[in-house]
Amino acid sequence: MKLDRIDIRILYELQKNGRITNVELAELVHLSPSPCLMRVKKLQQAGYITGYSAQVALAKLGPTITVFTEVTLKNHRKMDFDRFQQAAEKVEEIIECHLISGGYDYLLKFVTGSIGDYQAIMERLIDMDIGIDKYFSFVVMKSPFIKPHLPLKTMFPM
Amino acid sequence: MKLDRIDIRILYELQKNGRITNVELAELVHLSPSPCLMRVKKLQQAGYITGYSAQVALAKLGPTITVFTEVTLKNHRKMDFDRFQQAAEKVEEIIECHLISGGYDYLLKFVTGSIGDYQAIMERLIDMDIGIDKYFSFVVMKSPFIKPHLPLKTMFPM
DNA sequence: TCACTCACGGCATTTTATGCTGCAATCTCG
DNA sequence: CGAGATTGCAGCATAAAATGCCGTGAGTGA
Repeated sequence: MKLDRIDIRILYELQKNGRITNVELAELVHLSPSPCLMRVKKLQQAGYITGYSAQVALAKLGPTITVFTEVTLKNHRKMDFDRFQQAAEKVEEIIECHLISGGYDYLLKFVTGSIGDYQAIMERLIDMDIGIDKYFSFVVMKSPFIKPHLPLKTMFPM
Repeated sequence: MKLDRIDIRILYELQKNGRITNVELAELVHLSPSPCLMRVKKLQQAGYITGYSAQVALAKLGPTITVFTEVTLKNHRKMDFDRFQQAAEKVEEIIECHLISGGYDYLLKFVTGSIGDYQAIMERLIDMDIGIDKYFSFVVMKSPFIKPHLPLKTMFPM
């Protein structure tokens, strides 16, 4: 499946507003509702759209802390990576897991209720003996901005 | 405005599926459609829900690189932070900006088409003279998982 | 030029959203 | 304790949207 400009525009608009009605979306991309809906369905089926989600202002619900953690593993066999990833994925508070640089380190993104919660989770991970050698924490004081959308506009022709 | 368990459940479900129909959502939270819709509207109006977006599999559209960059500023007056943030926000490829640790450093998240694009953007930022002292790049080789939802489940009673 | 394919627009039907009305539970203040 | 007020609910009716079907026109290759 190959995407044309209209598909890219659809992706762009759906990133900005995932709950736009098909009728409105069709107007924005200059199509009538039917073919527009057909394209959206195809984009979903082909995996270009993996889901939709509401952006929740977590901070309004109560105190929250975001922490980025750089983790180094003791060993670097495939088994070691797999074990660590599986353990990390099960932790609800770890919302992102990235393998960085030369492939020996992970960068994790945590969201927890407090620094105490974060420490408790990290201690639990250490005790679980999933191959963590050492880690370094970047505690987020403030997030001036977090854009909910990816730079489709600059990366692809529209 | 105070939220009860049902509101939290609504937020949770809308995070998992932002395009769920009101009828289905109502069933999941054990309400009839009317009061359910009323609550969603209130959550939006009160700012607990800041928007909806489609998750786009950017990697399927073409090659992409994600980079986390730690940036240190030369000076640390309010003016210096403001200038940097305003410049960073205008760069489409910078999708997150976090102020970390003691308040002197930023952690940025970039998404670009290639390492070359990333370098070009960084060089442009340096040349713009917005107070960047030095920076360190964490290039993402692979992202084992990125969860689209926040840990509402563990942080709040449901 | 003609047959074929593909994508579109328009229309009809089904599904969903949305506003209204009345009822039940809870709260409050005598 | 008890009566009125408040809050939040379900059910219903109407408006809006999604969805499937069909005919049409542009582009392609023989």
